[in-house]
Amino acid sequence: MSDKLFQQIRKFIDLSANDELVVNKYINTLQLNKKEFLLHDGKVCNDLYFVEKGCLRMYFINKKDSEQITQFALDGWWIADYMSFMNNTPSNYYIQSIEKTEIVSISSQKFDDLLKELPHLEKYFRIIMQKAVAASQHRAKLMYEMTKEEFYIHFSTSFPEFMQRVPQYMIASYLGLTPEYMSELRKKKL
Amino acid sequence: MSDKLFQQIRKFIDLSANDELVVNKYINTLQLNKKEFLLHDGKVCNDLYFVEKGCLRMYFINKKDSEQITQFALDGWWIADYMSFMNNTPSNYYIQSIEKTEIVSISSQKFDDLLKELPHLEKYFRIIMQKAVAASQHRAKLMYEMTKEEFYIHFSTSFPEFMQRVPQYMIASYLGLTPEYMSELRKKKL
DNA sequence: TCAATTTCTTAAACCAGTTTAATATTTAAG
DNA sequence: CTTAAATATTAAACTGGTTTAAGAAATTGA
Repeated sequence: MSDKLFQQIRKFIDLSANDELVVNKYINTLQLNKKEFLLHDGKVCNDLYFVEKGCLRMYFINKKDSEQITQFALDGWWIADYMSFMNNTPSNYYIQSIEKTEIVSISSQKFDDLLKELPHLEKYFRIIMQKAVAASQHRAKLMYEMTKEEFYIHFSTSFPEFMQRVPQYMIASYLGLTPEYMSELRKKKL
Repeated sequence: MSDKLFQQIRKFIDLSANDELVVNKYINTLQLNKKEFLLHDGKVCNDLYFVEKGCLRMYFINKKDSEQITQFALDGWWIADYMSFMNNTPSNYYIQSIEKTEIVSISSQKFDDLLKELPHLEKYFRIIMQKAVAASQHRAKLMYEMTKEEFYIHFSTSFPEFMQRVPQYMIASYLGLTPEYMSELRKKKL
């Protein structure tokens, strides 16, 4: 249920059995069917979400009325619209499950309360956020440096399983390609 | 000297006068002339940098042997190659001053020591990192959504002073434009 | 002050990737 | 099992932005 979360926390800080009980007071576990929404455009992103098992996507509706995916989240990953979460402002994003998914969520208020009750958890969240910044710096570098074809090749080489698991048009969206161009690149690659 | 840093910290947490003395034990203040380097490709990014006054840029050398800027840092901003900092691996980036700049730096080791001695500082750094993630999510959204022309207009409208302060070719680099195209857009805009 | 270097501008030829418009294949629902 | 809906493929016309190649203007250093 929240095994993966506690496992991950213990990679960075000590967490006693009693601490674990405290954390459980504040978090929520959820089972999602495919295509269930956690967040809608126009609503405040009031929770942080941790994926225990499954896959989420975060997307917005662009000017041409189509879905533009900016992020996926797999097992062990946190996901949220952090701007909305921190400023309590309406989000421009949707967060939706791509398949059956188990998550842990914690609301903004409970997050504050938890960190007051267990301040050493601040270190875990600081590290997680640092890793997220590192990952986004890395991704920005790739996007500046590579053509879209190169980025596709890099991505499909790095995450072959993911490529099978998620609809191709979603991967195209995430990579900033049209589905048509993606088909062309797939053909080329064989 | 580190006024801006302490000012910023106090926006998020309480920091006593004594705490401030402790922090001063761990940090380093530096004056940089224009074009001085803080980080070279191939070296480990062993410090976090905070800009008290001035402007830094972070860039890498791309496949065509030209400089690709991925980030600027102005007064009140932290900057580092976080992947290199956290993993103690050689960086692919340079960090350089664009003008005379005052910074505060803290090495990886001292960062750990400081947080052990003043654990409530973890909250400050967690918040700063969350804000950085929020900013990178926002920027990714803009880049997916806007043409380069639109992005240029958005940026020059949002940061008119910055546009005057920094060489145009650097802004072009950061926006992912060629200097030639940028000239064209500037002409169009008049 | 002058020469060297850097930065900015100009414009035509070029192209990575998109748009448009189907068609084919696969998946989901009843 | 059949139909509807969703996903993937195909290809030609199109375009936002780059490359190439100067020349002009501004800044820097001695």
